[in-house]
Amino acid sequence: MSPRPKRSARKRSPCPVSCTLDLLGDRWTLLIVRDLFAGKARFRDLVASPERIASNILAERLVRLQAGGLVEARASAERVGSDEYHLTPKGRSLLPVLAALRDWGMLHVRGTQTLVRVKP
Amino acid sequence: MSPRPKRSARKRSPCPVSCTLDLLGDRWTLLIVRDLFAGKARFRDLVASPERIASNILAERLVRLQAGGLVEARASAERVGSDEYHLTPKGRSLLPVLAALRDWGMLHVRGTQTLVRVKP
DNA sequence: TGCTATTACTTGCACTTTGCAAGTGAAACC
DNA sequence: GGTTTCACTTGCAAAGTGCAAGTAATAGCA
Repeated sequence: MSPRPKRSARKRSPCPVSCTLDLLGDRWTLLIVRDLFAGKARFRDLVASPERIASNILAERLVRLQAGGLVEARASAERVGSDEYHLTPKGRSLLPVLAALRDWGMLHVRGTQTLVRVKP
Repeated sequence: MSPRPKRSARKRSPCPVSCTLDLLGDRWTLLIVRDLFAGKARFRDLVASPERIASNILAERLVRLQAGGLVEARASAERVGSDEYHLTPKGRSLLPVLAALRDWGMLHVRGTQTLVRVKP
């Protein structure tokens, strides 16, 4: 008997805004994407971001992002058993979303400053 | 003894993306903003959206959006004791964010379709 | 005037997600 | 051989969410 899917995995409506929010609408996912854009690739670098994401949440979000095809994990060349995370083209196509959020924040929230820069 | 502020009210870092997500990074707030862009103004219209927001969550988010200066409530002309909610200029400046989310969803999520249109 | 309907919320409670601290197991360094 | 680093996992309390039901204030009608 197939269990009813978790709320967080349910599609609430066919609206594209709503669907995108189903995937990215939380306080952490887009920050991880931001860091991947900035060139971070290893778990420890992502954990070290100034927002102090908890390691369990980071691990869970990386799984979700991989399941959604936004991120892929490659075995690290430096270290056995360790992965490197990279954005897929689908993940990189989130750049306009991130840019819009950044621009709005710079205009409307006092005391913000852009510290990271997108790596090509 | 000032109590430590709630997690949701804490600023996690000076990053503009992070700050914007502190305000809008949940599964409902931007859907409400979307509906206000579409011209909905009354509580009952907002509750009636296809994503089926619970009335307690809608009420709480409207308070938050007003506190953040994104939305203002005006007494309804039609009905005493009833407010109409409208985006402020600051709220309307979220249009690029919403557009970016919509565009991403239309490109990358199957079965989405734009049902609402922004009212001038 | 009394009765019912609608609207805009609020309340209560179960359930889910999040945040923090601590723990674990495997490699790497010394 | 022992310590460190790394990448997670586990346990638990706190916060957030979803649903149903309740309430107070009009509004419409007889």
